[in-house]
Amino acid sequence: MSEGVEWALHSCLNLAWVGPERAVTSTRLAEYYQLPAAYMNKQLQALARAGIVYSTPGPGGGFRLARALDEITLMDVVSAIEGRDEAFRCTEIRQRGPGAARGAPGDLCQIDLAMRRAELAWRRELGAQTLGEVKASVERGTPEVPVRIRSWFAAH
Amino acid sequence: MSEGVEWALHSCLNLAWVGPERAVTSTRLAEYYQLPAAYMNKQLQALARAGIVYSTPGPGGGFRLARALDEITLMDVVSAIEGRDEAFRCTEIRQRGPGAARGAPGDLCQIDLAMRRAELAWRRELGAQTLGEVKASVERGTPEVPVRIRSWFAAH
DNA sequence: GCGAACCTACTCGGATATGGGATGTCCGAGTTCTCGTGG
DNA sequence: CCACGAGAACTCGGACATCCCATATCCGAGTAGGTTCGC
Repeated sequence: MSEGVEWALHSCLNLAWVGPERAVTSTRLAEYYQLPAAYMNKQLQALARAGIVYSTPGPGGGFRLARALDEITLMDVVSAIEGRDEAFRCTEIRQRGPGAARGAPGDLCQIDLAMRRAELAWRRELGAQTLGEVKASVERGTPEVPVRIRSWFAAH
Repeated sequence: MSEGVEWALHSCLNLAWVGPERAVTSTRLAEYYQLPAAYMNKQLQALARAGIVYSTPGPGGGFRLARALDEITLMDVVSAIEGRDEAFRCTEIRQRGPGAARGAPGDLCQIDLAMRRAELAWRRELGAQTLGEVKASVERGTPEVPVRIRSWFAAH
């Protein structure tokens, strides 16, 4: 899985802690984790295309969350960065070669079905977890994080 | 996900239908789906390393299943081909940069935890499905498949 | 006829190329703020 | 003092390189079976 997913998830939390008043530039978000700024920008663009954040250009511009963290699931972010196609892609090799199983329209590839079942469980779990819940967990375990992040981004 | 997973899964079913008496070469298994033989061989090697199949060299050699299909889960095959490390790899970027969260040993990355939960659901589902069940589903939907495959591999 | 040694053909196994996508970088279009100027 | 316009700086957005892994290929080590030779 792409490394950008991790960056995007953390950045969404940071944007939430900073608050909706100020926009944060991709440069600042990257600096906070010592990551390449231009590449971080690329990930944020993907989030913007997916409607998770929205961007404002020019001085004082940057990125803001497009909706509350409770309305953003892990699935949303993963889809935005990784794309929407499934990990296991059935190429129907059973219909190639000499023993090609032709004809029967209702005859699905059972291997594909089984793999889809597993991937569906993954997606269901990702869709059930909102970033709001993750944020709450972090604040429960380390209460000083919100203030620290908010003040750091305010100072820069 | 690697394309080899699909090849490996289908090949395991084919090996089961051929039966344990005869060993099947990687060339034949590849020909059946019009796939590159050398690369198919590579996937079967991975299955052999994982103990799912075992190989015999020389004339009359090839691959056989190492155990019954009911004892082989989808997870086993996926692990053999793709490797055992998780798809989402937490690089702990939160501990980098100016706002590094130092100290607290019990303080885990909540994002990592959430992603692991989802991936665990995926692995659980893969581990619950055996290739024996998949084979049964195929035979229920298309009863002629076992005979066709068995005879094709017998003729070649 | 029978046994053994050799030889051939075949198969796996790992070392070796190649291509596409993830990773990383750069510059232009557009906007906002600031500063200067004129009324 | 205020309004306005030009300029500059800043930001995103997408186009352009680079690197690594999945894909694909090839050849050598080892083995089983057949063949031939000797007894």
